[in-house]
Parts: sequence; C-alpha cells; structure tokens
Amino acid sequence: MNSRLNHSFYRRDVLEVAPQLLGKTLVRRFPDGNSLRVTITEVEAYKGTDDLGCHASRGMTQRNRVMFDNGGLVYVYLIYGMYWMLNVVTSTHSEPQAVLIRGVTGAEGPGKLTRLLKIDGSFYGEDLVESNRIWIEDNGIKADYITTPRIGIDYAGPYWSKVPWRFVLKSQS
DNA sequence: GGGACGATTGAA
DNA sequence: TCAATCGTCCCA
Repeated sequence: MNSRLNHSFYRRDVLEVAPQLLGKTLVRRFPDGNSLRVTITEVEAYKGTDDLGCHASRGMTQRNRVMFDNGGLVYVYLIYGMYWMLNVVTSTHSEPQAVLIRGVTGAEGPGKLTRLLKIDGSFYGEDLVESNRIWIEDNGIKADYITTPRIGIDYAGPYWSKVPWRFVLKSQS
C-alpha cells in the first residue's frame, strides 16, 4: 500500500533524502481530478551555504528563501527564461538544502518533467505533505543507484562541481 | 537603471 | 556550436 511521505522523511540531511527519493512515486493531481503518477529516476543534492553549486551559497534572497524553511516544501524557479526546475526542500530552517528532481519516468531532464507535470511558479512553497495537487508516495521499493557529479554547475569550481551528489536509479535487469 | 548570466533544451 | 528567453542578482 502506497503512503504519502511525511515531514519526518524530508526533515533530514539532503544527502540521506536525495537517494531515498529514487524509485518513489511523484503524484500530480490536476483540477479535473485526473492524476499523473511517475517514478523518480534521477535527482541531485544541493547542500547549504558552503556548497558553491547551491543557490543558498550567496545567502537568502527572494528567490531561494524557501530553501531556508523546513523540509517538505517545494522550491521552483525559472531557468534560461523558459524552464521551471522542481526541487524538494530538506532538513530544517537551520540548514538551507534542496533536492533537484532531474528525471522521472516519461520525461528525461528537469525542464521536460515540469512541462509534463504542468508545474510552474504557482507551486513555490507548496507543502508536499498537505497539498492536494502534488505529493510523493513511498511504494516500498528499495532502489539501487549510481552516483556522478552534478550537471551544469561548472561555475561552482573544481571541488563543488565534482562532488558526486547526482543520484541515478539503476535500470532493472 | 543597466548588464551579465543561468541546476536547459533542441536545432544547426 | 549556438540560439531561445527572461527573472534574478550584482554593481553603479
């Protein structure tokens, strides 16, 4: 039986939460009552003010302030003027962290999955534990995964751009 | 107020 | 290799 992930799941360190999101079911419920259910296949961790790849590294701004809130909230932002990025806030207000959802079944790539799921700026700060239009369910699957450096953050320097904080679900065989 | 740029994508 | 496209952030 699937069950919605609760606050205690999200309010842990991002390096624990990120890989555990792999294989979980992301549910998007639309106004017409229909739902789209996809499996999370690829994520990245962004951790705190020291991580030069993390938006929080330059302090709190109007855009990233939700990362400084408690885990379980949605952080979305527009990139390149055309793609919404979907993130899940983790930890507590003491530590700004988030998981970028980079891939789901049916859409490879963070910009494509938000198009598929019709996620935009109106989801900023949405509570995944309470929302009736987006949440994540545990389906009991224990996922195998590989790690690699995060994508598209060369500007973060030789150390932070190479930290293996991208987690990719291993394909079943 | 102005300018550079981005956790991307798809086409040339 | 390069354009699309615009909000955010930094500097003046």
